[in-house]
Amino acid sequence: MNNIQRSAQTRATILSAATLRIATDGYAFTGVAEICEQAGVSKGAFYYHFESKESVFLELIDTWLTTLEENLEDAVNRADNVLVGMLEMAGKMQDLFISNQVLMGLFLELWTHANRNEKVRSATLAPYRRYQKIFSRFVSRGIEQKVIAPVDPETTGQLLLSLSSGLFLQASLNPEGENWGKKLQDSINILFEGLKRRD
Amino acid sequence: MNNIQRSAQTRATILSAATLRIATDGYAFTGVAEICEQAGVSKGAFYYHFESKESVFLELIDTWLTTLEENLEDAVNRADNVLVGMLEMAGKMQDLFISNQVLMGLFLELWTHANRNEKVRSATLAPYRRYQKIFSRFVSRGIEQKVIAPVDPETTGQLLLSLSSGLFLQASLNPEGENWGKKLQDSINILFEGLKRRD
Amino acid sequence: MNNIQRSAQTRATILSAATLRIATDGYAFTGVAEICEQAGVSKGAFYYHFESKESVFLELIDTWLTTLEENLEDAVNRADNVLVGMLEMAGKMQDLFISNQVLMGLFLELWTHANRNEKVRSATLAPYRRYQKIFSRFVSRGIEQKVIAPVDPETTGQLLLSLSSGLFLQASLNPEGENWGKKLQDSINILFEGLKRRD
Amino acid sequence: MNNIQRSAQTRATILSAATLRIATDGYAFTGVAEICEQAGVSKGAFYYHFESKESVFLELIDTWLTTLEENLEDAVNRADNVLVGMLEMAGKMQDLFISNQVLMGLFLELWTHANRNEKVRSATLAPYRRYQKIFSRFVSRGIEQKVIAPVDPETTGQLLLSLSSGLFLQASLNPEGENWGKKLQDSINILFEGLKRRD
DNA sequence: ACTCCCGGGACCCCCCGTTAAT
DNA sequence: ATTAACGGGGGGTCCCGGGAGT
Repeated sequence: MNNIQRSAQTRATILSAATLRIATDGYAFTGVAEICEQAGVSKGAFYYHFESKESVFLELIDTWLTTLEENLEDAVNRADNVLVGMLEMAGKMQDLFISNQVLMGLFLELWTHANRNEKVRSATLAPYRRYQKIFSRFVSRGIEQKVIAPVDPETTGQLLLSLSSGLFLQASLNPEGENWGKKLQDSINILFEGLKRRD
Repeated sequence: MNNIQRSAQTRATILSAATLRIATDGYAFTGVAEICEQAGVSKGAFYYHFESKESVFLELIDTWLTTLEENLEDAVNRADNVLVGMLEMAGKMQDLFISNQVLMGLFLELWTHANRNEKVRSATLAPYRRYQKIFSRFVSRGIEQKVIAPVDPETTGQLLLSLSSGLFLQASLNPEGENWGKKLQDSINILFEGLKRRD
Repeated sequence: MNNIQRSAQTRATILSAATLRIATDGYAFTGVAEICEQAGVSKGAFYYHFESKESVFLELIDTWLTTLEENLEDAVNRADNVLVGMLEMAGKMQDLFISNQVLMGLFLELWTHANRNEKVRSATLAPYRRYQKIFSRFVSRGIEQKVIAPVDPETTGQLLLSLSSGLFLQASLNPEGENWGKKLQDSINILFEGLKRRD
Repeated sequence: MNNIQRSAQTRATILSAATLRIATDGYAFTGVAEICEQAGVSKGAFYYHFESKESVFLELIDTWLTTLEENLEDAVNRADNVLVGMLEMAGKMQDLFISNQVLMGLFLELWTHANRNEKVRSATLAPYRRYQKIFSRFVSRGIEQKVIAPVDPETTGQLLLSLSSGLFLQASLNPEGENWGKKLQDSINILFEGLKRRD
């Protein structure tokens, strides 16, 4: 019993150490030895709990992708007003990512490897589609409530997802240079109002 | 063939082989030997023309970032109407990236390493700021011509850049699944009209 | 076998293999792979036990320099008569080196690298000074016992050390050509004739 | 004609550059490229004048061994008094080596490789035997002139050669620490006290 | 459940020597 | 006689993973 707890503890330690190291140095430049050192365990322990470095990465992906999904769902469900809801989601993301340089690095790594590794790609694509669905449903709700113009919810959901991803990308390039949370909210406001001049 | 021509030819061959291999497999998983094999030259030739694997990557970054900038500038300069110009830029990007899986991979790699390597970061940040400036100037022009509402050009430029980057990111995840060029244009249209309902 | 014993065994095997290979082929021409092959272990084992090829060399130096020192001390301490003691020391050296072509090669390597590598130099200089002190103390004792003329012990100690080193050098050039042990003793006899006190 | 001179000039430049680099960094750690850089010529020129790195080394050995021999012969021939002659030879050596750190390094390299490379060994052994002969003849002359006790000239010649070599070895270990020229002369004086005939 | 040792296989970089072109 | 460009082959180091021993 005690043993079981200890085991779970070790597993969790390795996982969180891997998150930190991979996010910081990248999957390829992170050695198993470094993860172990960070976790304070031996390589034997690592390979007792996990099959390979890749399997740890896959599990990391799964965990964080799910976490993100839960956060998004939560923000959507709690929002009455659509615009306010969007801004709230922006805040959530800001909390999750931009203020957390580590997660940022992890998602960068994720994107990169999704482009090359079939396993990573499929583990990433599905959640991404769900994210888009969340956004899309949110947009649909806005249309029903006559707050949002009758745009295509699918496309608009994608637009929102892309906008978020893109801002994160730039935030990761220049993490301390600017207030990215505010930028995201400003962008949403502009998007909501539209660019076209109406006098 | 002249010696100097031959040299330039070899150099270019290596560079383009490196683009392909690094974009396909990633910087870390691409060996110098593979680049050489792809280029059909020996390691001796490689290290005669370049200092290290990293220096090749850095040069690749520089080259492609500049190419992108030229394309953007070109599209902006040729456009009379702002909306049409935007859609044209979207088309340019579509041509450059989405139809070219290789460049996509290279930029992914670029973003990933910019987050960790100071040299890559600084080589990336400067062009990125210039891209934003291009977008911003374009928006300003639209405002002057009374086509675009009086939004903040800076923020809007960033919005456009982020939107583009984000769409590319998703396109890279699912390259063949959907028509990303059209998605980008649809997004721009939505952005232009705004989400707010106006009856 | 116990794990800890096995480890020590492997370490010692590598060390002795390195002694043989480096002494035979020289530090620079000895590959880690060759040392490993000689030792019958893998490179993984090598780099588990040692930091680098250099660190092995440094440890070798330390070991053998200490061994030599112990032999010299021993010979000095056991000698009553000074001349006999000297001849005995010569015998010790003969046993250690001249009959052992391997050690000879190692010391050659040592001298060569001491001249270029600061770490090797400092690891070599200190023991050498101690060797000289051993000789000097021995000479002093001879002077006290009125067996040796009142020469400067320091200089004479150095003379003895140089003479030994020089003979080894020549012995290494022509290892089988001549009886170098006898040559050393003859030299000491000649030298001693001048040191002997005559009233 | 002019061309011939130019060729000889280049050859000499390479040779002297090789002396410097090999003496400084060691044969194995000196690349052909470095020699060429030091000489200010291209690798093509190097391989036009020499067959290989080894052949340059061999030629270097020959040159310097001969130079040393000439110096020794000269000192011996010019000396009337044996003790004075010895001290003069010591001075010559001091001039040649100890004050010239570069040559020192070259001879160290020579000794090391003579122990492993048959070609180097044979190129070294012959001159060495001649050095010993020079010393021996000098001793014989001293015995004839009744200045030196009737020792065995051969052994004594060797003793002198060894003593010199050994002192050089130590001088190379600690080049600036002490006045090695004086040490050599002191040593000879001590040694001589024993050789001097006393009636 | 976890540690210590170790096997084997790249990977980046360097380096000697050659060849095509003056 | 001299150079620039290149071929080909290791060399030291690291790293993933496995297996013997608690």
